[in-house]
Amino acid sequence: MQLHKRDVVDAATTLLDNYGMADLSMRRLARELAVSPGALYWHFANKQQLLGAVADRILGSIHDVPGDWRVRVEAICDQLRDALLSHTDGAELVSASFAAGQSEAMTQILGWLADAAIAAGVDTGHAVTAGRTVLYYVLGFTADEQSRLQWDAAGADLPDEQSVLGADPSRRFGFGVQLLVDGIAARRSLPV
Amino acid sequence: MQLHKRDVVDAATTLLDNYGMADLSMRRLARELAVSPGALYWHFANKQQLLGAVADRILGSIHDVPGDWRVRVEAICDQLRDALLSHTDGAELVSASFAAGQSEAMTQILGWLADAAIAAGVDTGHAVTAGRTVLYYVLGFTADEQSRLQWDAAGADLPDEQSVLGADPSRRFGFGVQLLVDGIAARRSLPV
DNA sequence: ACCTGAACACCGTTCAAGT
DNA sequence: ACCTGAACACCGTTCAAGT
Repeated sequence: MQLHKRDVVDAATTLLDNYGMADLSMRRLARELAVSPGALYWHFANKQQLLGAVADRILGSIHDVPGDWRVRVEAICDQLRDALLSHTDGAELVSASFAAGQSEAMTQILGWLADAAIAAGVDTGHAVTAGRTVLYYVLGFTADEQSRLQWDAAGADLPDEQSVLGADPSRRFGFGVQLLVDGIAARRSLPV
Repeated sequence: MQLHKRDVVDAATTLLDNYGMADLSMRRLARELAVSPGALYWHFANKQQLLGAVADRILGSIHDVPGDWRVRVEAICDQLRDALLSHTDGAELVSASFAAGQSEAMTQILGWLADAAIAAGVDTGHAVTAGRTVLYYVLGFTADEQSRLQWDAAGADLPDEQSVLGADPSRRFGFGVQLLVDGIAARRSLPV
């Protein structure tokens, strides 16, 4: 039967979850779908575009919430981190797709964050930069967290840094989010 | 004559500057040095380690400065951005090396930023997170800026966004740095 | 419209064997 | 100690030709 974009993204996500980014190749994916590698290029212009579609799938359930701008920023950050952590190499894949401008979902999320920054009082010329700053943090922090998690899961048992102090990733993540929220609050332009 | 680590890093940097990351392969590098690909593996364990050495070369001239913690953070951010922008795909390469934990220079810079955060009054358990937050921003912002710059230089002439408002990368960069500095200032723990 | 088969031009890494 | 040669096991992408 026919191959649909949906099937390809499904198979790619499964491959990612089970084997990680290194094994998410066009050839491997084609083999899994029992088609020739060339078949994928009928549905996607190139690998980047396909990865963008996987990123959008990973981010599919993230939504903006009503309320105070601080609550909105915190909610978006938490949802984003959770979504990334629930797929092998999720942060790495979404980072790459965002950098390549291939994820519509990330563009939408950036819009929400810029919106929240405006609600906070940041001037429109800087709101997108504020939003990007938040995204760079969530992607960077989570990619780092995830690579350590996956290393540990692979039975590495590395010495847990200075233990105690730097513990609890969720709390450390929250600290960074608060730093950014306070920074946004401080960058509000004075009322005219 | 003999191949030294220095020669390899030199050639790799030249290759990067002239053709970008996509062409910085072990095989291409070996060809440029007129040795067999296997020869590189006598001097470097793998490609990641070699890229880490290139990253350290790119970041070689960055230094900490004396003075107020705000000045230190700003100076480090500016130096880092300048260093990244002065090599083709510099931000992408250093990002990858930092994520892989292969750049000693980045580890040192992170130390300086964490130090500055402590000087600002952030408690020691969160200082490294504060430092990482700054680094994620500089790397993310500069990678984005650089990819646009290189696209433009390749004769793309894309519509300049909403013009005027979002212009001047240096000013936008400074806005984000100030956001982070203010965020750090706000996260100082109350004196005991 | 959708896919195959085969090719093109590459990769990173390993390792016996040479000097 | 340092490097070659050759192999192993792959890549992403294109495109004539088929149905």
